[in-house]
Amino acid sequence: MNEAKPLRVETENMSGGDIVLGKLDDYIGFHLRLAQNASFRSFQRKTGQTDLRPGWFALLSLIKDNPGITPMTLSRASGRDKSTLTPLLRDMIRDGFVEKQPIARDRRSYALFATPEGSARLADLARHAAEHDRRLDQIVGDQKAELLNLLRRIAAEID
Amino acid sequence: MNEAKPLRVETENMSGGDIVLGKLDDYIGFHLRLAQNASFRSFQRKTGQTDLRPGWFALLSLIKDNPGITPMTLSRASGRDKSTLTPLLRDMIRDGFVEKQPIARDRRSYALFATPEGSARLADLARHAAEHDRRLDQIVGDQKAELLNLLRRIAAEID
DNA sequence: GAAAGATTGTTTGATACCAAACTAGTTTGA
DNA sequence: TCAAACTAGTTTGGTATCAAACAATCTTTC
Repeated sequence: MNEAKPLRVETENMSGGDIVLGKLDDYIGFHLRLAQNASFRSFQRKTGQTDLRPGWFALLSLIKDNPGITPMTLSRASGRDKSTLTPLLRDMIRDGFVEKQPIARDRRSYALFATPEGSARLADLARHAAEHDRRLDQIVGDQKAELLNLLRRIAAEID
Repeated sequence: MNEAKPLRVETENMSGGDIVLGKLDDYIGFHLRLAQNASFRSFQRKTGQTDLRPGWFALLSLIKDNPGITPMTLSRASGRDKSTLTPLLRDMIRDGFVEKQPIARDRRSYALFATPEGSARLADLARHAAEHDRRLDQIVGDQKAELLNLLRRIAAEID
């Protein structure tokens, strides 16, 4: 147990002492959230200038690399629920970054393609994304492979 | 570059082939999001039964371990923006899990305490949280220390 | 001791996300 | 062949999160 050496951060509370993180400090889930949040916020700030929303990056990138992909497949590839994609795709189509085409053999679905405009903006955003991830690479140093492996395993195996 | 061996997942797109993740697959940020999302969803499902919302766990835990903590300090300790806390604390107080007391020397702020009720529910939720994190521990195995270290560094150093 | 600046908490307006229920098509199996 | 089961996408309702702008209150500085 960690009762012997209570873990603290440097912020202070009103009783004058430091903050006790307690059990929380041993929780992978807690630190996963902190890291992801910090990383996402940073990414958002870095890409705030462009007219492509940060949330669009992964989607547009996947559409570009997989022309004709359907929303359902995109949902699985991007790890987001299909219902999350609906409004995002609507806006990306409205703004002319993505086009949809009907699929003959399945009239429920449709195929997605990046427009030239979309590809251009993606390149823009990709520069910022690469910069951001380079920063992450610096932080993790030579442990990147292990980290990616662990993150992939968590995403795949947690239920 | 990863052009030599395009990385794929087992889902299929309409053109018949597998999904190409492309550059995305090398991005720490992307996998961080996937892992965090999967983990959070799982935690949410596991704690869905209790009448304490999953988002309350870290906060209540911190309040319990740091009696008299203020919202601002709580914000820093939990890694959430102060404006995120406002409605959460309001609800936790309304539901009787947390109490607030005025602070004499600073009338802008207030001190937070877990009620006995709150402590009891926290114990409940902590059981589920521990179970969930045990699952994460299993997945990462003996690399837990490195993982926590990397996540802490990311949270601390990214800007 | 008062004006200027900093900090605390709240409000408001966005984005991101999920899950359940629904609609409209497609597939299966008796 | 056609009803039942399944699947794709949308809608609706809920949580979580930030950032900017604001009011109230402290703190600093001259």
